[in-house]
Amino acid sequence: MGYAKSIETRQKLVKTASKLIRTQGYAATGIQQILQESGVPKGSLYYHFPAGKSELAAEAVRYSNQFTEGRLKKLIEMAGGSVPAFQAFCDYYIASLETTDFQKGCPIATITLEAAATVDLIQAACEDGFAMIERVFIEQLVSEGVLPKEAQGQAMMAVTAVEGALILCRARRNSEPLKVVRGRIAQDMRDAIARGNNG
Amino acid sequence: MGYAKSIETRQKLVKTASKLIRTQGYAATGIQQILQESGVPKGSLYYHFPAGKSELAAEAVRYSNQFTEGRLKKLIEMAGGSVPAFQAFCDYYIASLETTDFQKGCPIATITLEAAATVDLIQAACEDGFAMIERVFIEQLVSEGVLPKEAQGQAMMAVTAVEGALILCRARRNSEPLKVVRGRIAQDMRDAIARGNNG
DNA sequence: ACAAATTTAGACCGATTGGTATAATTAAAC
DNA sequence: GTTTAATTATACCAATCGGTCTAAATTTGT
Repeated sequence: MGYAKSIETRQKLVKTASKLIRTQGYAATGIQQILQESGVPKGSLYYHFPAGKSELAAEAVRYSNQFTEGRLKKLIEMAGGSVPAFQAFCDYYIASLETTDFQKGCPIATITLEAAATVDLIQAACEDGFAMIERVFIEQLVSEGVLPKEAQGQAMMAVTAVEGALILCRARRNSEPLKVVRGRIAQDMRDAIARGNNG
Repeated sequence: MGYAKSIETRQKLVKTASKLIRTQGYAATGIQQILQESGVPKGSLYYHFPAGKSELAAEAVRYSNQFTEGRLKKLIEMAGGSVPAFQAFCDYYIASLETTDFQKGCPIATITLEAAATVDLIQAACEDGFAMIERVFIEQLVSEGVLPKEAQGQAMMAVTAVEGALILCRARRNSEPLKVVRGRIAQDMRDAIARGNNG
């Protein structure tokens, strides 16, 4: 049944795939590269993921989503509000870009654009990932007095702006777009919170 | 020297590559597919683009940028203002997504994420593309009374929000994110224009 | 300890990848 | 009209692609 080493092997595959897909994309990341970098033999991959690359990639996206969710929730807890949490969220990506020569952007944006149209399993995982970030911000904004409908719009703007900024940053190889978004969306959030607690 | 058919062949390659890269991405689009779909033989490709796939792709991005620039400027001229032009810009993408089962998003976002890190020629072309859209909006906003610095921020927000929304739309397979962005950014622009002509 | 199930190891596969080389063809220059 | 350069057309290449298969190794259940 369960088998200690098996879980480790599986995890190693998922982590490696996630890392490579984040920087290179789905199509450019070969099975062989994943195996070589993880040290796992081919047989194990197709045992754990019978459907092959696409199944592993979908799992990699889900893994990445869990990771992001944990980090984001911790950020909110530590920062104590949606505004500083959003800023910290941006700061994380800014650091992530600047320390990797603008290679590590959004963990799932690339694969979304590459494979969401053709592989349903991947599309669903990507959709969930974005929805999760939105949901976390919505809940926090509502808890700070913003009306649910307004919180929804605000959270969606936050996600779209960050995702777009991550593209621009990689295109320009500098982090200014993310810094602009950081400032502007934070101000929008402040306004929304103020409105929610006055009107 | 110049050679009528040669230019045609070259153009056919660029157009086909542009179309395929837009929906499938760079890595997933094979040389063979481009040749098959365009009806151009392999020898011609490597004559016109000695550096091969990457050179053709960079040219495809530039071609797409020109196309976008033309459309955007026409939109501004017809709509007669940055706000309705921005809305029309969003509407174009909404229609583009909805009529292609959410496959046709931003023409250059995917290749930016895939290849901007590794192929300098492609990176430069992508950077120029985004900068062009920003520039067009900045100029129009300034002409409507917005201070240059504010116009810059506004234009960058517009581009990031649209780009991010295009990702979310493809992930969700619906166009709501783009509709939300359309409404919110338009309002921001109205405010900025009003501020610019009062304060 | 033994048997059964799970997991690994890696050889092997056809198909496709991007790219090269060269010969035939075509147009331009004189 | 002949020479010269530009362009096209394919045959060909090694390397890699994702995936299959089977035997060995390993762990679990009894």
